[in-house]
Amino acid sequence: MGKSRAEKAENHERIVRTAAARFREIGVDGIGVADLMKEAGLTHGGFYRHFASRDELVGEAIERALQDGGNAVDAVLSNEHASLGMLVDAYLSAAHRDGLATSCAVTTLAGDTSRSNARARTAYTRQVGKYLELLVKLIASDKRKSRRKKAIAALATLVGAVSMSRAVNDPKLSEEILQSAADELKANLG
Amino acid sequence: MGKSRAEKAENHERIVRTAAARFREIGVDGIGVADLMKEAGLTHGGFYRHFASRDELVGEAIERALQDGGNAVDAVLSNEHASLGMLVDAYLSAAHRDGLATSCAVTTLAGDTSRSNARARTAYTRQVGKYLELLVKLIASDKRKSRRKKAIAALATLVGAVSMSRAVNDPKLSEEILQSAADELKANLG
DNA sequence: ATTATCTATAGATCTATAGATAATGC
DNA sequence: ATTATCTATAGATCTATAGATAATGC
Repeated sequence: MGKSRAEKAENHERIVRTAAARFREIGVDGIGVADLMKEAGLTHGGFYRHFASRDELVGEAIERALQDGGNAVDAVLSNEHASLGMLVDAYLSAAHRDGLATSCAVTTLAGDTSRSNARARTAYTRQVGKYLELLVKLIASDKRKSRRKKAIAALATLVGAVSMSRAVNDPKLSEEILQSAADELKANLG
Repeated sequence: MGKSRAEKAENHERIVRTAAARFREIGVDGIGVADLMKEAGLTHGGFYRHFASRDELVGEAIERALQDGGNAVDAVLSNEHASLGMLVDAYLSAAHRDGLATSCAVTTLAGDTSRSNARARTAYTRQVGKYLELLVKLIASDKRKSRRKKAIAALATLVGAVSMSRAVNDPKLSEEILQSAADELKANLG
């Protein structure tokens, strides 16, 4: 069943996309090569013509997951009416908390990335930089150095609030975490 | 090799302690039953006289890891001179970032807990409550409702900053994240 | 008699490879 | 001729269990 190079590229892309989604949903260790290939519509034997090892896929998939966030940042940047409030409300929404497969990997894959390879960690570092750039632009403040500090603290608040809102099993507390973090960020930086 | 009930309790405790440390270091999926038992000085066959399943250990170990944080909170509460600044500096220190085995599980095990069982998630919820109680006491502000919101945002900032500082592979950025988050928290809530 | 632990192993699953097959691309 | 994928499997590892052993505790 030989396939063209274009098809190989499509298959490679589909494997990476599948992994980027599933790793965010169930963790990097939550699914094996065979099941990932099955979900991508392939058999697991073909995997090693695409990747030298499972770890190589992990690096590519984490990079891809982080790129989703990068695209979201670019979308905000190209939006004339973009505001900090909009960003904060979207990030701290129940939809983002619950939509793991497409969620921001800076939050969702923080732990897995810490234990992962250089490619994953470099992509993570770059994405944090992108978020900080965006926040510096959206934050209303006097000095640029001050805006950078505020941007870092704001990003940390976003990441921490979503992390905790997912781990607690009290729905009211989960909502309160998202809501309170959003209110504070908007009050302090609006 | 029969052992007394006291010894069994000690062994049980040692297994849970080992798991609570290793799970924080390398993730809940990072080590198997056999290696955990070996680290605890036992053979893996004995495991199932202590736990009905691996998942049961996961619940107990996450609970124990979170208790370490609870003890830290109690220590701060019983300290006359305790201040928000001390707490913030300790949480956002390089020592805490790098000391995974004994680190705060609200940050370190957030992702694993989200995907874990009810016991783990309930313990997580309780520990978040403990932190919020402590922060409400330490935060200088007028209204109590306002303090609760600020406490939630502050805890989110602590958790998010440590998460990101561990995942990035740029040491300067890692330091900057911890330092900026600490500065902002102390400036806004001191 | 009960039980805590040990040795040994069953059965499932996981990463990775070997060899066959069928299409692409020179 | 090259190569993308498939079937099949090797070898390692993981959870869980069975049965033996040796001490505790009634």
